[in-house]
Amino acid sequence: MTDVARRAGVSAMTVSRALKSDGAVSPKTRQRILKAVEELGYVLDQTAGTLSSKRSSFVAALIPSLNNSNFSDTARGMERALEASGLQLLLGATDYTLEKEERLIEAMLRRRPEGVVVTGGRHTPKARRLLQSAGVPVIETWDLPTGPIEHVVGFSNADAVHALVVRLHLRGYRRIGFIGGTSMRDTRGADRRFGYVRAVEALGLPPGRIVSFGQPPISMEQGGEAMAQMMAEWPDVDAVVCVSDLSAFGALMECHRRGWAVPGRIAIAGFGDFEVARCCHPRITTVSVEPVEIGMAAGTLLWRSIEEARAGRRLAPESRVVPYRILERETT
Amino acid sequence: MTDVARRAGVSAMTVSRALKSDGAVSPKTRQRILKAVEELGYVLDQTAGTLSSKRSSFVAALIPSLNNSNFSDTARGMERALEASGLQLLLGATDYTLEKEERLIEAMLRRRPEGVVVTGGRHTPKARRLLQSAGVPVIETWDLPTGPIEHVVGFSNADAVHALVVRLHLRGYRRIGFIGGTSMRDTRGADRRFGYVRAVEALGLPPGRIVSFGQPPISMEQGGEAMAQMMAEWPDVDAVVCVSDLSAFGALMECHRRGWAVPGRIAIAGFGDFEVARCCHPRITTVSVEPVEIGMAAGTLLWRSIEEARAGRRLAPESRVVPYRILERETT
DNA sequence: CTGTTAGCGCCTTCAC
DNA sequence: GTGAAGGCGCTAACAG
Repeated sequence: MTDVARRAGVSAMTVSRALKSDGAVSPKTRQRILKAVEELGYVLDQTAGTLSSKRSSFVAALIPSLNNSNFSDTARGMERALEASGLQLLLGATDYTLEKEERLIEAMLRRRPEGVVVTGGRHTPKARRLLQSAGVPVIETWDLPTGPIEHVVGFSNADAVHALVVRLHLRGYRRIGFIGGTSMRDTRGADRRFGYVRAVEALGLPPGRIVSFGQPPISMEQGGEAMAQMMAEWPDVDAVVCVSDLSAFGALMECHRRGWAVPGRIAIAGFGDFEVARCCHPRITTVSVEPVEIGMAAGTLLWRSIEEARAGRRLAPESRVVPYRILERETT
Repeated sequence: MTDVARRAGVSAMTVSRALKSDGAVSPKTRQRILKAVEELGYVLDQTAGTLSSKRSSFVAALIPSLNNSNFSDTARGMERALEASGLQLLLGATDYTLEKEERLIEAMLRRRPEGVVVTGGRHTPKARRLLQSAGVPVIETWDLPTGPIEHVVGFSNADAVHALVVRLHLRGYRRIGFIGGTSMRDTRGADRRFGYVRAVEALGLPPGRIVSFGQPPISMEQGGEAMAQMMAEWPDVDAVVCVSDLSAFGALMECHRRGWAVPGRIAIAGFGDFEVARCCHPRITTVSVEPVEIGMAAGTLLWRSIEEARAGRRLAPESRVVPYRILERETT
């Protein structure tokens, strides 16, 4: 920066001002400075700027998986909401484990983000502590935790699946099964299963028709294998709710292969309104949760919180419930 | 850090050493320091560390889209290769545009990454200049650029599709079409189309059966619409090559809906070996390119380069060609 | 509108 | 194995 300043015949401070959009520098001086920047191929060192100004101008967002359109859409929504703020979004993928989430939270906090967005309302004790004492706004998404850390943008996965099962019941299905992942590490998956169990109980339907298959995220292939297992164990099942559209699609394809008519012989429903469920044949009944909206709401809320924090104030914790919708399509 | 030092009865410098795994500190002292860190909830400020040590311990990776298993697998491969190095991977999504890539490159460089991985071999002039003068190792992936910036890990998209068309020709197909995106912004898509055009010419097949549909990345739905258009314009087409498995899947589903037998009436091939192509019915013929391998190779190469750079040396530019494989399945 | 001064929090370097 | 001094490159705060 000193080199640029010398070349432009000003002080380093003026260069610094010229490089911020809001810096009060005369147009002529700025012109000269930008020319010098160009000629020298100078790139501002934001590390030093962060240290000096105590503004890192980035926020951290942790999602379970990059390659899941639900979560990558949420990331895109956040990015869109933060576009005008000058805040860069740094993404991390937790691979659906709380341990990796904890490690990522600590790694992110070492870089002093101005805000953090996490997926889900369950965290390791240490992760919770880190987030609470980080001194920056925190948003939990894709869930409605009973004891939130601070802000929340989400919905109840259990309620959503409950509503789906009730709808299937309304359509005449009586022996409804559930296909999900093995472990409880995927807390959203666990909540969805819980919603299924609760609904089956409430409706007085035969319980226990649950196939757990593989570590989350359960793949298309695993959905297919789980479907085969479901039919082998409970041949009377007339509808299956899958933990996500991906496993639902796998289940549907397995039915095609085995000649089980869908929805004639068995109905299938998924979760998440993934493109594959909208595009396949027959189209899969699912629960739509508007991931981009979740991201935009989270991004907007975070930006407001950060502005308050920069002004030395603190935004009161907010909880924003986003709607889900049941999309009945051709598989039920 | 001073607070921690005071509490542990040592100097800040000793705390700094205790917090690096390789720091030469007596076990007892380290114990005391870690205890103080725990009690105070102290989190190291890596920003200051970066400024002081001139090591940011992160690398930037730019991929066209998060929600594309090819690229997110590459990111996972890089992450795996970098795991032991202590380098954090910061991801950015370019949305398949060179303009956003340029902006992201500059934003990343302001944070002083120790290395950069980009997708593809085409960049804006400014992006090229920035990368060349950044003074850190650069790797281009998923392509074999004729004038690489430095290192390369990739394959020729044109050659791969060429080989696919030749294989279809070998199987007896003679009126082969191509479905891809509209613009030339997706350079890998453009290369694939070029490979198709070259192959059709070389084999003396009827040319011009190309449907361009939508901005890249072309979706499943768009693949379906493109297929309908293809059949309307060239009803004699006996095989279609799609720019990716996603559009191929959409095309396949459209055929199901319209009652066109696959592969009886028309054969379909995709690109990328996505899960949906492996799992659907019938399974889609495709080109497999091992995205995780690309990522691991890029990560390993980057790590080696960074070690050299840290030692004040420079690794000679390397080009690593990764193989592709044609997987013939049920749609051809 | 521009310049000067004094750090930001850590790590390098050197001394003991 | 531990400590003291100094500086990384920038920006806040104040002065003019």
